[in-house]
Amino acid sequence: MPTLNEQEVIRRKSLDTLLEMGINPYPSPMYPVNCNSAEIKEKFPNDNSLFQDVCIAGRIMSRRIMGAASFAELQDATGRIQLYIKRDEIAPGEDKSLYNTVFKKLTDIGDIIGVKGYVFTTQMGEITIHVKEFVMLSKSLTPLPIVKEKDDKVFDAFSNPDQRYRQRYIDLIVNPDVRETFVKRTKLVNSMRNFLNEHGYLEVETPILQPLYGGAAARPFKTHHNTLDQTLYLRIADELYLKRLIVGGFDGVYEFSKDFRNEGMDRFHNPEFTQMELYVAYKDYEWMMNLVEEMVERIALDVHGSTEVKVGENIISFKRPWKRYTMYEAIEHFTGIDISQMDEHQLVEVAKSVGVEVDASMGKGKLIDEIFGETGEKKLIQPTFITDYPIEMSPLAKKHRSKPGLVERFEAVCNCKEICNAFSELNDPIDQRERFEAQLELGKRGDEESMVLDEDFLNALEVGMPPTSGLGIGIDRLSMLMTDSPSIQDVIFFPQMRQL
RNA sequence: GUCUCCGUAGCUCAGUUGGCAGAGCAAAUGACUCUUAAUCAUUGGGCCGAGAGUUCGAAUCUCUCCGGGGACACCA
Repeated sequence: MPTLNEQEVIRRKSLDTLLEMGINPYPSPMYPVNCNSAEIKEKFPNDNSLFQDVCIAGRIMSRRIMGAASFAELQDATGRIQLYIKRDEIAPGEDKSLYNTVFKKLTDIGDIIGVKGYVFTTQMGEITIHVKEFVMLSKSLTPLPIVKEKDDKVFDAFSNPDQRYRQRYIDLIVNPDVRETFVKRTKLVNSMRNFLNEHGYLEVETPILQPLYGGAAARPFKTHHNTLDQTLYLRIADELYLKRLIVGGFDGVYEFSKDFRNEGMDRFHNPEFTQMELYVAYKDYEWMMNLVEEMVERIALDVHGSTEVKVGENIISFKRPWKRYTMYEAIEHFTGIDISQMDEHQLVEVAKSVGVEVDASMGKGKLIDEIFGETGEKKLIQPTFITDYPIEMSPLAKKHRSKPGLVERFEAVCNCKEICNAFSELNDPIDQRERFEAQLELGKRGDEESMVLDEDFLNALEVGMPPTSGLGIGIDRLSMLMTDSPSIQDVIFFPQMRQL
């Protein structure tokens, strides 16, 4: 227990005084709340006869005491509403201690109270609850940061990121925008889930603890199961399990999955993050592009009521159709250089000229990918599909139907960041085995993110997987866009922090 | 991992060439029966992130460490 500061000592004394007065600061019985602050503010102006017998509960966020009458602000899950508390109303008899002592002395900002009364409008025009009864529901022992606001100017904002993320409960209490961001995130997920369900796809769950990790190129977290005495990995993707379900006969499955990657952390990466992966049988990547456009446009409408969303300095339009470039076209569009016929030597020269640090291990595919990363991706603000990636970078994607050396893959890029990744899934088991073996070679050369060979997954492909289109879409990244959040920490309630 | 900026009261922040530790809000005491960043008066509140060094003297300068932000690297 750390030593208490002055204010914490005073609050504990208030707690003791309440107990001495026979008042339980943490009562058990349910409190008969019958409305909330947003409902009152919405409906009362239209009909002043409503809310003449309200019972409402919440946290005290400010107090303005004027002798025998006081105003306070009560915050519940829907917002804030002003309270008017008059001494002779809440303590009509001789004993005024409920007002003079319990309310004025022993009640603090941060306490959770319940009030009963009626709603009226003050002379200043503020919708207010005239309190006739009030009761302590939970005494707060720690002073809250006091954030004040006037004319849209915020004073003393609780803004230290370290404290905000480590004590998100305080952040949520005092910063209403934070609550709003997370409500939007949930709306986004609901919208996506509804969309997928309406299309008849089945939401499923697959293992998080996996004996082999796969489906992406990343370093995993490693753990151990005691009874089995076996190493297990936290999943880096659920791709290989969902494809097994397609083999098993489902024709559309999806999962919202927490994935875990043991890699660097920054504004765009948290070690655990959420993806939605979707696999649909008998479709290809062209079909999937249309679905992504439709789904994301719908999400923007559900979250914002508009296809236009302000992100940083830009207005981003999610309205269909989005621009589509092949990777070669995108590079040519942004640099004027046509690399489609170039050999490795020529690509090295182009890469150097656009500022890519080239090293000997880079193959053609890696060079092309780096050139695009350096020239195209940084310029794509509006949602744009980039299609037809080099085969070396895409060991789970099907070879392109007509373009040698490429695969049928696309990413959607928006605000200079990848928001989804999809392909016509490789279902040729012979080809897939060769690709895995190429990955093993990379691993032997020291690539810590190369894929491991999953014999059971290959067996599933040998049993036979229908032609299938697959999609992975980053929920955190999409949430950042839809909520105009500059950091992934703003869309994850409890982002990973170094232990103190 | 590298570079860079930051860490002072419960919160937000000042702090001069190195010279007694400051403000606003919050808190305490008092006044005030329609206030709203309420107001007025009075008061208390600090391991200046931690440790070492330089110095007569360190919040301030130097080094190490801890925590955080940003950028880069990594993350197909």
